[in-house]
Amino acid sequence: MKRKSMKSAQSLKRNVLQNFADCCYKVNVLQRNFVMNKPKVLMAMSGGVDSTTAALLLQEAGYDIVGVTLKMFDAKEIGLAVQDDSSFANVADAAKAAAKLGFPHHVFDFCKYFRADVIDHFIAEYENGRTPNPCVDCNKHVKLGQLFARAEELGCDYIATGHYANVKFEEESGRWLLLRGEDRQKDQSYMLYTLKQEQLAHILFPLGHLRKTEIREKAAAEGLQNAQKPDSQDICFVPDGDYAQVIQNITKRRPKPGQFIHLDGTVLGTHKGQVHYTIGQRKGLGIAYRYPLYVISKDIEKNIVYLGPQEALFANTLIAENCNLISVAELNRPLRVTAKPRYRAADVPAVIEPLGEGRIRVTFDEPQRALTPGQAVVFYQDEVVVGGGTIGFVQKTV
RNA sequence: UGGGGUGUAGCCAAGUCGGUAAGGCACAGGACUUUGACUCCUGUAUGCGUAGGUUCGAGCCCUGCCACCCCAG
Repeated sequence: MKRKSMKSAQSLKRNVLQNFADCCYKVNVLQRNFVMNKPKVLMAMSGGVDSTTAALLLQEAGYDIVGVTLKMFDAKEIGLAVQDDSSFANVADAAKAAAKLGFPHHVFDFCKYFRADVIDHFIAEYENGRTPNPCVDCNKHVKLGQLFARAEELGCDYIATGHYANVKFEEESGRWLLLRGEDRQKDQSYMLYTLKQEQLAHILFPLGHLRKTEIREKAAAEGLQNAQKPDSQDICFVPDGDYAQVIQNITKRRPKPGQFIHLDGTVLGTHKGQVHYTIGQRKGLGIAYRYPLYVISKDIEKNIVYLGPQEALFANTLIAENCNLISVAELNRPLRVTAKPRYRAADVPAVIEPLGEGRIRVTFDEPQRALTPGQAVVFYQDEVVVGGGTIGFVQKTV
């Protein structure tokens, strides 16, 4: 966007010189956008501390800001108990902050996209026995994907979000890099591995170099009302954590009970429907045994959930699908990286090798616990995100 | 109705020479957390099948009864 608009801006400038009268209006636009050198940013604002402070920081840095809050879903449509006041409150918070800081604020209705690319996919994955990460999908398709489209329409040079991550252009490779946020505790680069080069060139993460505590202090110092709002958590469209219920509300299908079977073949009991369980899960099985039981695997055809001891959860190889590479244009040979097989897990040493068609084999040095199809696996080299993909298959070669 | 065994929280289970009820699982609550999980912390038997007895004191000793299991019939 930036490059494109720069180019068009320059040609416009030439036109202006050649035919001043015809282009009078455009000159004004150009002056506002470029001559005065005040880049325009579309700032995604959830109403929380992070994005509000991010907006503040951008403003201080001299950007021309347009704030936007995204409406992702209608609580009623997806059958949530009507406690949906929070989303209105969030919009109000964001609008209030924008007013206080003195820039325009809009609300974009992205429900349509969110439903198709996040919720429906979420349901389909669970019904296939996999465990999706809706936040990754949301970032890819909606929060960033659709936002980029709108930014272009609004003539914005950049979009910005409150993610804890950093972007940097690397001269040698000529590539835009995605880096971890400096606050390792809050780092969200994992959620952003789907970003493309042209997107990275036009996205700003004002919080990438800050720590959470600094952000709260900054917000408090500026008198922002949401300085103390708690961090968000849970799936946004499943506020009470009962995702299985939400799936049922939307599909109108009741989960089918089936058998819990121990790896040794013993039938242990009846499960509530396989969508209730994910690999590595311990809680909620309701089976008293000599030792803790975990979900080891699921057989969707037979509707069986296999249980066993913790040790049975370890595996060292997986196949990632729909991979996106960031720091390298392509993968031609095995590459040593650290790989993060789930959000909030430490990245651990592994080797990745190309399998073609967007697939990558990941072999961990040490067996990993509960690698789960549907989850994202992201590759790093120190602070740099190499790329990532969705876990498709897990091979237990331990 | 001959012999043997067992009966401790929802489940499994420790409990030594009688001294004032381990632990695990499950469950609940909390912490952590822009996914699902994992993990961590806290909590849960005035009571040990039941009725008596012996003891300063009994889950542990004695007696009766009840229930279940096994072997003989």
